[in-house]
Amino acid sequence: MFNQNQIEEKWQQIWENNQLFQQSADSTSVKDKLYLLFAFAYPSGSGLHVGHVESKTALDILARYYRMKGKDVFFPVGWDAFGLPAENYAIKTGIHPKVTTKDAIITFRRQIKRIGISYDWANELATNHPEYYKWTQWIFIQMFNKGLAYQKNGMVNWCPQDQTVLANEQVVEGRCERCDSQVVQKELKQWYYKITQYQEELITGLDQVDWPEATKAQQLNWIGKKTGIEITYKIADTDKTVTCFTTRPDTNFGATFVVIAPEHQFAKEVAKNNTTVADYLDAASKKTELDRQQEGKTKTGAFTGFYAINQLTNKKMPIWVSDFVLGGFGTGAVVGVPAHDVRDFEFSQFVNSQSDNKADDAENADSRIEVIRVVVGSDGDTSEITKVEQVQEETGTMINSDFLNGLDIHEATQKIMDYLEEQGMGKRVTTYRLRDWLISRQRYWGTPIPIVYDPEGNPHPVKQEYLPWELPTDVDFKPTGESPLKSSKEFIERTHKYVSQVHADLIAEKGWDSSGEGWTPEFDTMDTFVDSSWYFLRYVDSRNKDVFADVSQLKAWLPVDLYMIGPEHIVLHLLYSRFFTKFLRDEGYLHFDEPFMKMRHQGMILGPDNRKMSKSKGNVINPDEIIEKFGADTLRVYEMFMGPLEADKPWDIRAVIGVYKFLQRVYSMVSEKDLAEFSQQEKTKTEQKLHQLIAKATDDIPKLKFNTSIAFMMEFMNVWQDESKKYSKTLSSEDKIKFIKVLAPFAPFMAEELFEMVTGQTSDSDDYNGVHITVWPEFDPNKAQSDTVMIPVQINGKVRAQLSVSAETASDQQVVLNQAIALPELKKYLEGKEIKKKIYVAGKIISLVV
RNA sequence: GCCGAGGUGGCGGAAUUGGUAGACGCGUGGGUCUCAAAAACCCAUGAGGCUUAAAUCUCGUGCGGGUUCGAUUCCCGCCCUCGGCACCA
Repeated sequence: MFNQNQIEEKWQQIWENNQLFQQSADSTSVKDKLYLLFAFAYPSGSGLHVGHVESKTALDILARYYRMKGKDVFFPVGWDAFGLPAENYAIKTGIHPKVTTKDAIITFRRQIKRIGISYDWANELATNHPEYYKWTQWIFIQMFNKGLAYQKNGMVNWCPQDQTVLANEQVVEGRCERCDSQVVQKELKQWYYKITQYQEELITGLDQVDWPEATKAQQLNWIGKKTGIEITYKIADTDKTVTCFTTRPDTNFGATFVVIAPEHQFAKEVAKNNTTVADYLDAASKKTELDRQQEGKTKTGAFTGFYAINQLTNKKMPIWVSDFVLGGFGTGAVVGVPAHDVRDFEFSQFVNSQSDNKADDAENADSRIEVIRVVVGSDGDTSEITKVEQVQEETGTMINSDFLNGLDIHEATQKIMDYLEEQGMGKRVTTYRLRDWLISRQRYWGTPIPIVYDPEGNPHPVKQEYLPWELPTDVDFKPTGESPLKSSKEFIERTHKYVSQVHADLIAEKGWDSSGEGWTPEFDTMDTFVDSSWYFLRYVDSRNKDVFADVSQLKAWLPVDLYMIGPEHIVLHLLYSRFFTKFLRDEGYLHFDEPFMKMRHQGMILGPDNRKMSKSKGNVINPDEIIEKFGADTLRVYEMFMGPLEADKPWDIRAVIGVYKFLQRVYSMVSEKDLAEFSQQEKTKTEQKLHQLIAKATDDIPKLKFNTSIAFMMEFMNVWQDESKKYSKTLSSEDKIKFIKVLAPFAPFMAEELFEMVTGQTSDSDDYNGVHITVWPEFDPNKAQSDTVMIPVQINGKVRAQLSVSAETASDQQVVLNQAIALPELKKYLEGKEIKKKIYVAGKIISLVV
């Protein structure tokens, strides 16, 4: 028995005093770099949780392993320190976010050191530090100068609880991703980053990176590229046209109506003289997101009284207005093919039932919608389509479509697109679902947008010499629906002073007040996702005062080799960071296209009840308590042993104890001093297992398969212990050290303690070299192999015997097969039968067919 | 509906260029030690049949087929669970 906590504190101190892991960032000596990155952490008041421990430990194992393999490892740490939780806490308690954030960081730091994460603390950073956000602002200005940061008036997502706008990516099923409130639409002038500028490269760039396929698919899904065609139809009895976007022009012979969104220009024009349409537009504009959801898929609409002409059939297609068509997608107008689109069919049913009810209503008489089948599916059904189940969407062959008849729908799509383009009726187009990134937030605790407005309301970026454009401190951050920065006197005075110096010429020219009166700063702050979109660049040179990072440092370390981050960031941070990287590359600052070459997601650690941990469910495991009872090594090894890194796994306290006992056994076996060494003969079996372990760990660690490495360490311990008992002897110090080295990345404290003990060096001496800066052991294939091999023998696919052969004869097919057939236990299966087939897979299996 | 991931003992999981399914750990049962308990250690542990026992057989990786000497792994058709997107034309 020994005191785990005591040795852990001892080594934590020694590592820190010697700055063991902090010589990494100097670019001049880098030969074989490895940049390991852990997802930027938000320093929440509740401290480190067991999920953090899992992914940090995984990266730490890699960091320690690769250092032992001789790589130059860069493993930095920092804090995503701006954000809503600290501000909301401040609103409740009156304690400034700066204070709570600082306290939280101190707690995190202590906890991270306690679990032995070998971060390079020399480059630690926090996004709320002015020397950091100075460069967040600088990037904003570069974007502004290139027209990629711009202001736009429009409908935005507004969270009434958090009193701020949100990006599309932060709205999940109509709710705020942070506080789960129902999001409402508001018309506001806001700042956007033009991420759509890079939409095509955000797709193609995914081919360069080693990311989980599912993650790539999800990003592609979010970007939502679609190719189709815009078809322009003449509107009868006018000189106007309506342009519709469709991906299925093959069905155009069956197009019998047009629907436009309430926001469509033509709808607005019609509404001037048509009260039905005007009323409909009015009602639609008042609908909230919630109303729409409750309404479900029930169709509504109003007839405009106009008709579009389908050039293919010369049929008059009634033009309707309906809110199932979205103003923001495609052209805001859709051509309806009720026979081959479920929504169109539902709309036709709505229209026809309505006009049935008002048969004598002249206005609606000609607005009925015809359903024409133009595709026949695999069932061969060519009957009239009267039920929604008959609507054929995905596959089939064309009918009733003139020159398309008989073609597969996909061929027909290409042919009709060619035709429409030739005739000047349409144009192939590509659409994307991705929208520009709304970055304004009406909140206090964020990076100020470095813009001042002149008395005419024109924006002027703050000059670089005046950055950081600091966040004022004399602010009342209680939410009022307006930006809290408006309450700062200092901020406005600062702005006046600034413009009177910087814009003196303009002020004189315009005859404005020379004191700067009339100018205002931008009161909104930036979305915190802006802060985290480039932090991995700053890490490599985080104290630089002249540039966001020096070119030599960037060249030495980037791109990131492995990024460990939760799957919840796929459409937010991971997309935004890629966008920033491509922008800064185009500006000439970066030498690479993609920031994160390899990425893996950690799974979630669930409570013992198999549910997501949460305070309200009372199933939260506190890592501090586990460390207190069993030590940090146990916590680390247990979390790595739970299962595959990417899987969700429930906590099991009994299994923690199992790992604890394993480590206790390790300690007592390695520290055993009274036993003599095995003889050469006696140690064969243990040595064989030891070299198999080295091979296994060397193979598994780079693949992040830590659970199987640990399982094999346990197997090794079992063999060693059995053999030790059998002979009352044990392994040599030399062999013990090999095992300690394999253990070191997983249980760094215990390994260091045992290393000191076995080598006889002491940590007080100046030239002490710990296990973590030694060289990873080489495995010897000869020692890993045993002299005899057991080969299973199958008869008709069932294992009936085991054949023991020497390692040399195992490669001789003829000898092995003859020996196998001669096995006495196979007599009853083979006697009197002819062996039809003999198969031998060298060293693996013998298969006989009778 | 579309896209993606997955389904293996009582539990977490291992094994996939097709080659002994269930490594390792937990749990459970039995035992040693003890006045007793805990700890520690030892043995057993997928299900079922036959048997005093040994031996041995059958079934078994979500379901149904197929390819193969041999399938958790490959192919075809389904079912279920989880994650993402969704009135996106």
